Order: sequence, then C-alpha cells, then structure tokens
Amino acid sequence: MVASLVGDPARSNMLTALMTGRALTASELAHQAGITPQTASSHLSKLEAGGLIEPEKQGRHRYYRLTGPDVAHVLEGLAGLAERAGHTRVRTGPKEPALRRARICYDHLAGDLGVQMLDSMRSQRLVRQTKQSIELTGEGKRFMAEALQIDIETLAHPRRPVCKACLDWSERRHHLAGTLGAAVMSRFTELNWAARDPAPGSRVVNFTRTGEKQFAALFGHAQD
Amino acid sequence: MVASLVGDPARSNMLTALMTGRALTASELAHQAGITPQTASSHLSKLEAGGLIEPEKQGRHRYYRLTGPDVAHVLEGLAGLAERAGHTRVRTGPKEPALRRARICYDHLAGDLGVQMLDSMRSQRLVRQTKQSIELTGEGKRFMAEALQIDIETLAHPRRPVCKACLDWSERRHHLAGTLGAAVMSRFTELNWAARDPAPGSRVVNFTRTGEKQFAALFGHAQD
DNA sequence: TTCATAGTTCGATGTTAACCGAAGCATCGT
DNA sequence: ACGATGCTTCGGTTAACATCGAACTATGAA
Repeated sequence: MVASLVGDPARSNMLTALMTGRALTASELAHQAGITPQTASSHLSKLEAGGLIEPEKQGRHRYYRLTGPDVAHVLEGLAGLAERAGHTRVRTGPKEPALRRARICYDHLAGDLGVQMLDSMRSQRLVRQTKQSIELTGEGKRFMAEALQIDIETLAHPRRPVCKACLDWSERRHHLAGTLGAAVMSRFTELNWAARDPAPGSRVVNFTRTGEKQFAALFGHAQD
Repeated sequence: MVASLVGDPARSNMLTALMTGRALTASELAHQAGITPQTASSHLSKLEAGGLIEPEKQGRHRYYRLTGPDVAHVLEGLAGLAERAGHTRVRTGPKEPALRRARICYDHLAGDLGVQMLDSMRSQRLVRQTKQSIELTGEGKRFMAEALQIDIETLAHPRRPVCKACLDWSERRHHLAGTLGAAVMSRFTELNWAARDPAPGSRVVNFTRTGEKQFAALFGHAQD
C-alpha cells in the first residue's frame, strides 16, 4: 500500500525533502529526516519498492529522486488535505524533543529556533526571500554587523551561497543555511549563548539562560 | 498525518467502499472492511478527525460519506500510483485467511471465490456489465436454469435488483450480489456444496470436496 | 415499560514495524 | 596496499496501534 509508505513520519520527511525536484543522497535524506543511516536505508528501499523514488548510483553515493511529477502531485494533494483539516500539526519523527527545539544541521541552526529565526528575519525585513533564493537586505547587513559583529563581506565563498533556505524536517519550513547561517551559529557559540550537546554524535544544541534571552530579544516571536 | 490514515488496510477498505459517493452506515462499513463494530468505530472517528469523512446522524444510524470530491481525487491518485508500481497486491485486512477465501456478504458469496465466480461469468458472457449495473444475458439465464436450477423469473423483487456488483474488501473487485447472488448462495447450500461456518457470528463459508469440484467446473479460472 | 439494535468507550492483548548498534560490502583517495 | 567514507544487512529492543470482548449510551419498536 502506497499510502502507508507516505504515512510514516520519517519517510514523509524524506519525500518532502525530495519535493524540490533535486536528487539527494541517502545520508542527506537520513539527516533531513533525523534518523540514522541504517534506518534510512531501510526506508529508502521500501520507497523504491513502492515505486515512489528511484536511485542513481554515482561513485559511492546513491542519489534518490521522485520517480515522476505524478508522485509529487499526489504528495501535494495529501498535503492539501492535511492543510484543509487544520491537521498540519507536525507529526514529529522519533526521538528527543530537544532535537526538535534546536539542533545542528551540518553547521547551522535548525529546529524550532532555527525556523523562528528566519521567520523573524523575514518580518524584520532583514532578508528578502524570492522563490528559492534568499538575499540579505541593507538593513540586514547592518543588523548582522551591529547585533552580532558579523561582517557580511568576509562570508563570500566560491562554491557556497551566503544565504540559503534549508528545509527543516521537524518544522516543515525553512531555516537559514549558507555561510551566514554557519557564521551565526558559530557566533552564538563564541558568545556562549549556545553549545552543542557534549554527547558524542549528538546534534542537539543547548542554549544558555542568557543565550535564550538574547535570542528572544533579537528574534523573538514576530508579530506579522 | 493524512497518509497514515489511508495507510491502514481496514480504513482503506472503508474509504474505497465510500468511493462510490454513497453514504454508508458504520456497521455497513465495518462489514465491508471485515472488522468488528468496535474497531470500526475507532477507525471512523480517526477518519473524521482527519477530515476525510463526515457523519450524518439519522435515527440510530450514523451515515458516513467522504467530505468532498477532493478527497476522492487524492484517493484515486494514490490508487493510481499503486497500480503503476504493479503494487496492487492485496494487503488484506486482519484475521482469518479462510475469511478471504469465501465468506457471506449479507446473503451472497464474497471473497476470492465470489470474485472468481463473477469474473468467470463475465468471460463466459453470462453477464454483461455496464458501468455500475450488471445484467444477465440470455445465455446466462439458460446457464442458471440448467446448471443450478435457478429460475430467473422468480427472482424479481420490487426493491432489490436481480444482479448487482458488490465491492469486495479483500479483493478490491466486484462479486455478485442482488437476488441472484443470494439465490446462487442458497443453492450452493441446498446442494451441499458449501455451508456457513457453524461458529456463531462467523461469516466464513466452508466448501465441501464435491462443492469445490463442481464450483471449479462451472466457474473455474477463466482464460480471458 | 421492556426489549432489540446501532454505536461508542474502556481495557487488555498481540502484532507490526521503526529504530539503532554492530558488522559487512563497495567505492574512493592516498 | 591501506584507511576512510557511503551505504547496506542483520539482530534484538521498544513503542505504537489495530484488534476484540465486555460494558455502556442512545434510539427505535413492541
């Protein structure tokens, strides 16, 4: 049954990550879904057997993509029904609630707080988001310099964008990635506002008391 | 999550039964899905909470229908994906395999054998099936009279059709209902070809050795 | 009123499947 | 050759949920 494939939270997270049309590797998908590679592997083979995704081997990577636009269409339809029912509440994947609150996504902040930050930046007009790309406004550059002592000019990178929207598996919305996202996260760490959980391999990010307060002052709930 | 609602076999059976557009009572749906009323009640409230179906009270009955054509549309889309993947294999509901082989659906034969019978009748040109209605051919009338000593003329009924296609939950295909379906089943019983399971409340139908043989001779696997 | 039917709620049971650790290929880089 | 990385397979644990029996509510019939 196809529906039961989509029904599982972890698989659903993977599929939404693939909705962009891009092909992603198995480990990227595992990361997006917040599960280990072993578990992801099992899910991916099930999705493949169900004809929803197809793999492409490339070196030691396996890239997966949706098998076709019809799949994306049905997934959108399901999302539409969920929306209509006000049923959009996030069915979180497995494991720790702390992971949903704040965690590391590669090198930047993800989870509830990560999404909240980007939301706030949008409503404060610090960034302009057009379709797939994000751009910092003049206001935004000033803000980063003054509030966080981050010089945008130093963030340019040949292969990596400064701002990038990254899909958040626990929130199903975007948080800030790119070199700016990384810079912000490391600044948080330097300022002793937050620290990665000491447990080996953990992606949880713990905020300090003052960190929480400062974060709220800068990116507190937007009223838009 | 909407998809997980559709993913469960029992719920999926109920939904496909509702795909006709008609509203069905809770017990009818339980019957179609092959589960007890208690279980059905739980499923129905979940489907209602998910916004897929809506109830209508009428006396002591609760009629359920799909909330809209968009729901039906998404369900069709899912079925389409399943089809495309050659993934149409029946994910049966719970319980006894005997129930899937042959059982009573109100008063006629359902399950694997029920579906097989109607299939065979079609390929033998005993019936003509147009969209939603089924009609016995002249050949069919002769067949019923000779092979089963059933006189079609006596089967007319003011409120009930002689032939009717009834959706089979375990096979997802039609079997024969209506007064003819009932007549055939009671003939099978009289001829000692089959008998309802003596266990109280059981819907299982047990075929005798000779019954199996005779049935196969009349409705053996069609080669169409 | 009393009985029967339709449906729900509650509690207990059982099965399924997601999950991860550990170990096993395969591929790439050196 | 060797180690590192990406991914898979295997085994055992755990949590979620479908399932049913029994008891309860509501509606209709006698």
